[in-house]
Amino acid sequence: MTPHLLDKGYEPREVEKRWYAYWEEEKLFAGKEKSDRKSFSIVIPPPNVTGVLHMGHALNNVLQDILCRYRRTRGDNVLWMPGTDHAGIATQNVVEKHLASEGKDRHQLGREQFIETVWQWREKYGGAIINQLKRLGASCDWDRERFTMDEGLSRAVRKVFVDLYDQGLIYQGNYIINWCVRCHTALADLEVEHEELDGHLYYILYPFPDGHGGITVATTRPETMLGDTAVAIHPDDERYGDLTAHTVILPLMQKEIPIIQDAYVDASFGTGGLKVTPAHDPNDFEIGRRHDLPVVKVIGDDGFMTAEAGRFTGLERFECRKAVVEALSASGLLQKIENHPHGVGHCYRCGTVVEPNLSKQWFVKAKPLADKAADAVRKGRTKIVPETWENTYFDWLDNIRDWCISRQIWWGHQIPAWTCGECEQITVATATPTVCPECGSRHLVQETDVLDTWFSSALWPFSTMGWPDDTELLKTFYPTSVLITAFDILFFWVARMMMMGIHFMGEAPFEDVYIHAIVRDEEGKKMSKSKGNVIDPLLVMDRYGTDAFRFTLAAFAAQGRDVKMSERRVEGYRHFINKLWNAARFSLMNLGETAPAVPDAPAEGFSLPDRWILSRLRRVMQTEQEALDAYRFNDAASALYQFIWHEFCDWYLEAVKPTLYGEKGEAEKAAALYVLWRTLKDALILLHPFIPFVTEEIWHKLPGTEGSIMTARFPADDPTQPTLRQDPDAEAHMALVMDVITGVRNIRGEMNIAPSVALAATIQSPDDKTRQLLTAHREIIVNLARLSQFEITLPGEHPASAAAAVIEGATIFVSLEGIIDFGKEIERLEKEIGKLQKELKGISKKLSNEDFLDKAPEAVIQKAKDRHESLAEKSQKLQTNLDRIRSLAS
RNA sequence: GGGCGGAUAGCUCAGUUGGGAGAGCAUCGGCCUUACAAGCCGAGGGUCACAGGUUCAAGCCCUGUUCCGCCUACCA
Repeated sequence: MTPHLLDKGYEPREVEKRWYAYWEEEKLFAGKEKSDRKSFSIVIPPPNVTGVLHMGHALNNVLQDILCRYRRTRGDNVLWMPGTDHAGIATQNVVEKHLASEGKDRHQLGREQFIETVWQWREKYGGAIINQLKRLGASCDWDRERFTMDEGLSRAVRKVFVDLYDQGLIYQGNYIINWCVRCHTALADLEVEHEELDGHLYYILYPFPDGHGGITVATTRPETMLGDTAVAIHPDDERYGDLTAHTVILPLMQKEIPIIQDAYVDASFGTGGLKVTPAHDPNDFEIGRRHDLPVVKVIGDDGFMTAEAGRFTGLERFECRKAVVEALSASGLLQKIENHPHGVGHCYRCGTVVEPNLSKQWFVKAKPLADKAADAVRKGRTKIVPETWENTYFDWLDNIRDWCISRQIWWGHQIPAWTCGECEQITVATATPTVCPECGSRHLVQETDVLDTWFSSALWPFSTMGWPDDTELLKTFYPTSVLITAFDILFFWVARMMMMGIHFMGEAPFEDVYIHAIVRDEEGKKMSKSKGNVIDPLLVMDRYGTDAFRFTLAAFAAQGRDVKMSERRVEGYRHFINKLWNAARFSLMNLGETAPAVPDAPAEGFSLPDRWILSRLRRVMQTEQEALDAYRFNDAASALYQFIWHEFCDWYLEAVKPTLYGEKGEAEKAAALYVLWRTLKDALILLHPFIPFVTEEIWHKLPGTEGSIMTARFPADDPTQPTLRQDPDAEAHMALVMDVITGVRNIRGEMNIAPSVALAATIQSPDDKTRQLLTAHREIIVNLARLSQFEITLPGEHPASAAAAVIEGATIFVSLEGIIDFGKEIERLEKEIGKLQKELKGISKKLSNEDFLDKAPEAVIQKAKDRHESLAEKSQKLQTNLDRIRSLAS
């Protein structure tokens, strides 16, 4: 083969496509239903079928993929369960918009046809996000892909609904719910996004019937007054102590309504008078119930005023607000308007201002389920990482309110409840009933509402595995090992899966829940235009390659902090990919086509750099293992980065080049080739979870590998390879050698001496061991420091015209005969001494503190003493040299 | 109203039981040293937001303050 086994630069695009197809073809993502191996399972947070991959998805799925791929190398039977979510409201909106562009609406189609249209739409466009996940490299078990609306999951939904209904945990009732007038459906409390807006507080006088005085109420939503059925005051409010009137006249409606007393009223707010609108405010609704008030619904489900709104009937709600204010103003009853910032609820799907509205809906009685869900975490059966999220989780569950699960849309799981046309009996059943069990009538009408999408998502960890059937898959993979998600769906999804999982499976669905950061700008919400940091992950992958993108995300994924994505950062990690590529290219040039044999007596036969890099390799393995086991993705990523670039490339490869070129003999070369091969091979396995494509590509070019890198064992677990161990001696010795080289390079750099100029250096050390070590490895030093001469001696006469550097136990002199710039060297030494002195001062102070000597642990004191001694020695030596240079200069 | 998080180098951020302030990028200087100029070698740069406290010792623990972000809440 030519030496150019790899091209000079890494071209990700073609490589990524090729290997992903290969992995799928070889079924390497498949989890085994039955296996002796340890199970590791993750269910994907199902993206919406309408979704397009954004940064949040990218981060979320890359982290999952890293864990899955890592666990495979550790030998686990891994199942990553993929799928999508039918996203009721969102999807219906998308399809309706599409229909609108053709001049149609869903009512023209009718329910059945509309649903058919949505399925067709999904068929056509719904796969987009799946392909985008594949683009990311996601190693999901695609053959098991599920959809919340598919047959099996629908069956699970029905069973859960029926069971909960039978257990009294689902009920139907008339309550104030959040109503989106645009989506024309009820929303759960969670689905309302509150936004602080600059509103107004309107003070309105409700006159007494006798025309003398009245009660002033304050409201932010004056249009609701049309539906007022009382005015409430606090029973102890002294201002109203001598009230004789029992009613007031509701302005604009000329209706007499009662004055009631209720402790709910906050006497300190406004005038202490509260208008009561039972049909349009949850608190007013409760007050209404207590006082048996009539309920008058003045705002219709379409957002227009109802027939109950008198002369305002037919006005759009905000138009009505204006009209009401004007009318009040004209009648002189509007006493004042104050600016009043307050939170206004918006529909999380379309952004429309939500209307609290009285409506008959289905609810889940959440408390009993929530208690168990909280308990599972309190008892440690499920661990939330980072732990700080546990409080948020508890807070929500402990104060949970019933969950409104019915939606007045068409796309979703239709509620399995039937009302008898004759006796009005409600039948809830998994199988569609044909006759009313009460009266035998065949006139049954199914509830038209569908269920909240999150109702079906809540079942995801077990419904995807075949529940309610007792499947092998469930036995093997439930509960799942970890759920990886962002905190924005902690309540929507995680808490509800916990509730349903415990209730129906008897066991919490996850061992761990890892909450990762959020890429906040991806929705453009908090983004400032000037920053312009909305980034399309697909574009990033196009531009820099998927591996670079993935590595960036992993490096960013520090616990407890938001991710700010920047293309420049991705660019930096593309350089890393390229670095790895080139290191592999270099290695392959030297390795040829066969895997090197393990040298006979490795411990003896290996050179210092060989022993050193193997020790470092063992260490990075350990670091990765610990980091990933604790979900510290960034720690793992940066350890690998550091290892590859700065240890393997910068030091190891440079140090062994002469050996590889045969300058040290065949035995040494053979040993080095083995170590080079082994290190690269193992490093690829370690890197693979993060950067699967480039590692697979190199793996296949590397001799002595078989099949996909996906089937390779984590090196520390691999019984077919000689065991690696840490080698502290090699690390210490190499550190000395590196110090010497860095010392010379420092002088070279500071003195602006070109690398092409070979230098003569002398190193003086009183320590036999040090001199011996340096002698043994002098060629590495000569080579990497670019020396023409290198003497190792006992301390003695300082060479003339030399710059000096001091390291632990030795002084390096670099001869600058003829090229020395005394001024520069004096400056350099002064600077260095200055730094040392500053640090010395701090330590001296500490050491002269009796309290410190008295109370600090012995080890800490000793460390300080050692450090002091070493710094003092260093400083003193440099000072000697400085004095000498000064005398030479003058 | 309640709660959480953040403030560390020019930028983006690490810093896990309190004991010598780190990385990447950017900047500056020197290099085409035959894997990589998407590179190599070297350098500069920080009162760890502010004020107190605990401690022999604080980026880290405690109290308060100021900014920023988020979550949550039925005060009209």
